[in-house]
Amino acid sequence: MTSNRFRIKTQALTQCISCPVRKRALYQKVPECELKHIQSYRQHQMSLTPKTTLYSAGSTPSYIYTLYSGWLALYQNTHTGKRQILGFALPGDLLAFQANAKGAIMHSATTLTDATLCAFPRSKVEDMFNKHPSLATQIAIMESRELAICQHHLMSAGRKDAQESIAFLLLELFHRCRQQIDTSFNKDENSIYFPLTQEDIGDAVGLTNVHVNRVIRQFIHDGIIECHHKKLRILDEERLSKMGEFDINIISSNLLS
Amino acid sequence: MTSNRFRIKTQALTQCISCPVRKRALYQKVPECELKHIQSYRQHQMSLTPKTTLYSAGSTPSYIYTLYSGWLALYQNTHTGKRQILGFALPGDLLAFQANAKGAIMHSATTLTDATLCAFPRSKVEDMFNKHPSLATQIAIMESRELAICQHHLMSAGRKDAQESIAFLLLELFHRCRQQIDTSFNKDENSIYFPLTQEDIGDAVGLTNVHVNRVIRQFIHDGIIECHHKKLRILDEERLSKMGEFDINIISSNLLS
DNA sequence: ATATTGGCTTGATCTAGATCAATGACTAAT
DNA sequence: ATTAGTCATTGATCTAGATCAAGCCAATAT
Repeated sequence: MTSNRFRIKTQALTQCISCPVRKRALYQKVPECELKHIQSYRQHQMSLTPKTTLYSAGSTPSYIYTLYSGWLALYQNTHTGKRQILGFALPGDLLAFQANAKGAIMHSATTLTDATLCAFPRSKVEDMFNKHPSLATQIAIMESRELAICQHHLMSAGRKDAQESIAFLLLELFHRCRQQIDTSFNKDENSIYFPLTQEDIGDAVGLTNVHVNRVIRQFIHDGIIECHHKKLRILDEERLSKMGEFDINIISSNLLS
Repeated sequence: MTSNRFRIKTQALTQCISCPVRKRALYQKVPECELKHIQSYRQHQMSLTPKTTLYSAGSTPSYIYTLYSGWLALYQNTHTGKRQILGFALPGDLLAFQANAKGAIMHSATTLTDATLCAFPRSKVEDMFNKHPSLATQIAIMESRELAICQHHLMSAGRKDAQESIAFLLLELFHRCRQQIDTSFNKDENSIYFPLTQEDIGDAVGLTNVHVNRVIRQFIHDGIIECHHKKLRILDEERLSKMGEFDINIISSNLLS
């Protein structure tokens, strides 16, 4: 088991006010004048290398995290050792909020790339909510978006065939990257940086790496996508969307009004 | 398509203060002295008969609902007409909160039994949150519990076999009923009122009614459960829990502290 | 430059669960 | 009581995707 150690940066902390992912994150509704206060809750930032476990199922994490850069996979294992990926975290996403009545988290999180995160002590979350009420609303909205995406994956795993499930997943990730501000999205060639292995894809949609390969090969052969060296390029989005029954509105957060 | 009409009660509204499901619902943290105010937001209560559609995927519902009594199924259909049940709503649960950026809801909700609900106008939700900040936090917690359950179903559909998936679902519903206050749970015989058809079970875990039947038959033959006339009785919870890898903590809400 | 490793690719075979087809059992309506 | 509709049950057959097995390719380590 490759379990790398974290590196915790104690210096050169980024400033929330100039944070590029802020507008996609929990703090998006917090007025700029209050950001310094939010920032005071932040305990540290950390840098992780690929294949590092941020937290494990069953643990009671002491922090919640905002992902600043990189990709993580959230997953669970069966007792028989099979892995189900429950979702992917991209910059701006919140990690380790969900916990059960005992404070334990039910899934594990591991990095797929280099990643940096901001950590906030769980013990102060309630206080943060009280001082900045918009945070609670924002978490409700973010969790509800997560839920919608998870429901679509459930749909995939339960009732769609391999082609449909994979098409949906590729489009979900493609469009979530496209929404990023930084960005690894290349508009000219309609491509994104795409660090998943075919096994990761299989674990996300409930297939084997072997079968994922056959489907991807077919997509490439049919001129729907290109896929080399951690780059995914969508050539025929029309066809892929139809196949995956993908609706771009799934990706965007809900509104209350 | 059996699409019954709602009946909207205009009289004999129940009082929040004496509501039996309040302690499981959104309002659980609202101080009793503020309940009258919450109640003033409630637009009406409604009674539905079985197989009534409360709202459909793609619609933009004008209300959020708290379920007062009965069961609903939340589901989505593929373009090929297959149905995936995304979850079940039991008394105290919140309905129709989730919506995408366009205000549209991505799933449908239908009653499995007679049901009564309280309706709150969506347009006033933001105002409610501002006046009663604990509501936002509570929604975040409730959505995050929903998410955890959905993730377990994803696990079932993606990586578990038929026995394991069905075992998990039966235990989830059994224990959620057990938590109810009213209750349809019968402690003496370890049984609950269970209105699902075998087809519903299949649509929830991603199997056909035929295969669900074979598994259930086997469970009964092995003395693990009994199942007649909308009553489910758990005879060997030990074995069922092990088979479904069921952890009771999944069912209970998270805590912040 | 060579060896090792992790991921990709492809073929051959197997199987859990789907599909198809009937028959039974219970419930509600006439 | 009779009919019609919904749901449960069981057998026979089929298939999407799993499993098993090998070879390939590119990137890193020696």
